[in-house]
Amino acid sequence: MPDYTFYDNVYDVVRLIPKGRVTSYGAIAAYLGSKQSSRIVGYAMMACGTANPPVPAHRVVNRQGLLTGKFHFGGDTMEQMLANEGITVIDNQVQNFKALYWDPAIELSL
DNA sequence: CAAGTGACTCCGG
DNA sequence: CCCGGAGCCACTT
Repeated sequence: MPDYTFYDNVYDVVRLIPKGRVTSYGAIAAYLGSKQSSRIVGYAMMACGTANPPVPAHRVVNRQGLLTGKFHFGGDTMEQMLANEGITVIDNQVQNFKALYWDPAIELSL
């Protein structure tokens, strides 16, 4: 029963994130039309474990490229997953974040 | 029905 | 430059 909510919309966008790229909560929220709902995006990520198929929440970071929710993954799982995609993470900070940044409002708008 | 929570973000001191 | 507080929306209890 597809009772589509903000969560489902967020999951859909996150799943569209290309491998080896990252985006921010605010960018997703802005793409959905409510950049002020950035918190809701993060909230959705927390519940992403209930989504099917699971969303690559490890590709979603905060505005600074900092892995704020890496603890929710369980230890450094988030870093390992990002590293597996070729993304370098140091001290919870995505290196070259600006270049790896993937903005749905732009990439999906093309 | 009302209150609480949160993986964010911005603004001020 | 670094630290703290308030605002915001959707979902849960």
